[in-house]
Amino acid sequence: MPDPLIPVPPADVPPEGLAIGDAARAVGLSVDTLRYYEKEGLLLDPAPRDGGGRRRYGAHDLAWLAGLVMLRETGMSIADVRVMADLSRRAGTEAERLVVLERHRERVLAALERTRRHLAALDAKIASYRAVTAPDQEDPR
Amino acid sequence: MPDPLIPVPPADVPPEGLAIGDAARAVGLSVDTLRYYEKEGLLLDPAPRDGGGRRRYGAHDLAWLAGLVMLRETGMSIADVRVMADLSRRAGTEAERLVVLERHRERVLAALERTRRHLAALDAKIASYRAVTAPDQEDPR
DNA sequence: ATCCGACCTGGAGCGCGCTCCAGGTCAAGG
DNA sequence: CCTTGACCTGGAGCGCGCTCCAGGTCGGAT
Repeated sequence: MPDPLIPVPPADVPPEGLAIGDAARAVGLSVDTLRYYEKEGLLLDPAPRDGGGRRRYGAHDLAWLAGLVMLRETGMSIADVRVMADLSRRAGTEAERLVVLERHRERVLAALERTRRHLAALDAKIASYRAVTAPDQEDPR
Repeated sequence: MPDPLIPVPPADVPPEGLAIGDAARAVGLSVDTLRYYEKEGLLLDPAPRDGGGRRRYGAHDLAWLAGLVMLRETGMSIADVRVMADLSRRAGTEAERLVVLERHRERVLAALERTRRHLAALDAKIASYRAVTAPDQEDPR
């Protein structure tokens, strides 16, 4: 049983699992995106189906999805997420997963740093525009 | 004379300006991207040409480009950069530019915050994998 | 019984932001 | 003079990550 990327499920899940619409809302993705991710092999397993062939997302699936969203939101590509999923399906690959995650972490930190620097430049520009457009509140006397 | 988005030119520029290749290197874009940005109207003016019809980027142009890169790297869309460029071409639009920049700043801050939160989750996961794959260095006795 | 909305599949389409290509011009160095 | 390499244009192509569509099934409320 490969462990989820994130420890805690995002919501309390009924035993029969959530329908795709509810699951999508729970993790902040669209229904189409959920199906797309499944097609692309980003899930640990295709979501289990109920009697009528409809997907049912259990706590396990939702936890993985939450981790997936975390990776995507920090800018990991679909291809790299697939690598993580593939690794996570096989036992004994923990060290490799760690390597992937740590490399990703480095990239995230670098991106954060760049963004922070550019944000400072943005703030400077905003300040200069404020000075131009509102030369009133400046050093009131 | 619309002021540049960023006060300081990224390098010392000869009076005749830089050729597109050097300009690209200076601001960290590709030659194709520079031409693409010009086609898309993201520059204040099309880059001035020398006798042979080749582009020459002066300090002014490079300063604008540096600001453009700042906006792009903080995630502003091409369309919104174009809005900034259009505004910056017309005098008296300082307040509007400020609005655009401030809205953008809000989005950047929100993105930074989300990334920070997801980074924390990533760190937690990495820590848990470290515990699994290297249960040695833990509390050595 | 029937209606409605949520779900299903396979596959096409799309918006973004470049990136590359063909075919040509030009200028400087050997 | 000739070659080389950087530059030019217009336009096609592409990788990514969805998003949408047609045409159909299913289950619960009325």
